[in-house]
Amino acid sequence: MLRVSRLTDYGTMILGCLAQAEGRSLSAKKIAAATRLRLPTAQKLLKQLAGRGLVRSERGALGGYRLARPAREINAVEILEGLEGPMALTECSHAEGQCELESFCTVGGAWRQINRAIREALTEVSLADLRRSAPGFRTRTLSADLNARIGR
Amino acid sequence: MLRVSRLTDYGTMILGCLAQAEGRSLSAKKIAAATRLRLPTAQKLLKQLAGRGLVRSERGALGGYRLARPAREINAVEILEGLEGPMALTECSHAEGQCELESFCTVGGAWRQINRAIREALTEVSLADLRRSAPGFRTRTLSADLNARIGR
DNA sequence: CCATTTTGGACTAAAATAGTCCTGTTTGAA
DNA sequence: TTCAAACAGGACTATTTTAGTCCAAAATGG
Repeated sequence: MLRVSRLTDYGTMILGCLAQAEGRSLSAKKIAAATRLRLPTAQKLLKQLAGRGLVRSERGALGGYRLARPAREINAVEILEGLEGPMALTECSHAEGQCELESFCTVGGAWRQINRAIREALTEVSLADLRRSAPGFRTRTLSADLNARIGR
Repeated sequence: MLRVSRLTDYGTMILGCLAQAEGRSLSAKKIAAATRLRLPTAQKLLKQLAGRGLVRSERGALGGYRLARPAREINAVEILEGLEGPMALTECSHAEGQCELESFCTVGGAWRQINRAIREALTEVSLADLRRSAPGFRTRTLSADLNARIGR
């Protein structure tokens, strides 16, 4: 349903938590407590985020995690892709030539373009924005721009 | 990964096929042949699309399916939701008050807003657009608008 | 009456997701 | 030196979702 997995949602909560710490290091335990996630889950996600370079880890007794970069410099696409791999609306929307139905598929290109449009839009949303924007957003539309994109 | 299920992709192919038929009725068999989908799969999807009111069915020997409305009047959100239910980026992005983590979740609202933005953009894309736009799209960005939305 | 077609549902198989746990390594401090 | 806290890496299981198939029943035109 055009959705993000639960773990990705959790991962974003963790990043939000680290953003709030503003550069200070937090242990997995503290992060789990702050986000109300269970420890093993938080650990798993933190390892993954560290592997993708979104957070930096320090080992040892006083170890922990902190954001690799300021929250303003981490965008939603990095988060999504860091947590769930390459972003693609459909299986064949990221590359050509693999889908056996491709030559009969009259809509593949459109998914690909919609995917790119969403991706570009999300690139502009930073972790800092994600945290700030919880309460009140303005309600305008992306639609004018998507129309332009779609050639109308 | 912010993706649409394979069946939804197939369903869109089917709708594209019916759009091409321009109001003429096609049997599930013919649709399966035209799209290269296997018959049971096409049947299942057609039933679902009929149930959601996106296509109209006629039973009996000369029965078949046709679009319930012109391709221009069917939009991408209807298609997505018709095939996979309510569109929600995260489990709690469509409604408040169900997620036990909600009160600790500092990013939920943002997902909700991003979801709404994408949804509104997709509302403006019709089935006709989806079919036309396969080859060449223009490359501009949705980002200015998303920025506005996010309060920047 | 018969062939064709949709309807509605059940059912199975396969894949993705979520969640847990274990063993090893690093590091600061007693 | 030893110990406890903490990360690293991976294996593993359970659950849920998705995909795919099939069947019996009800229409309908010829």
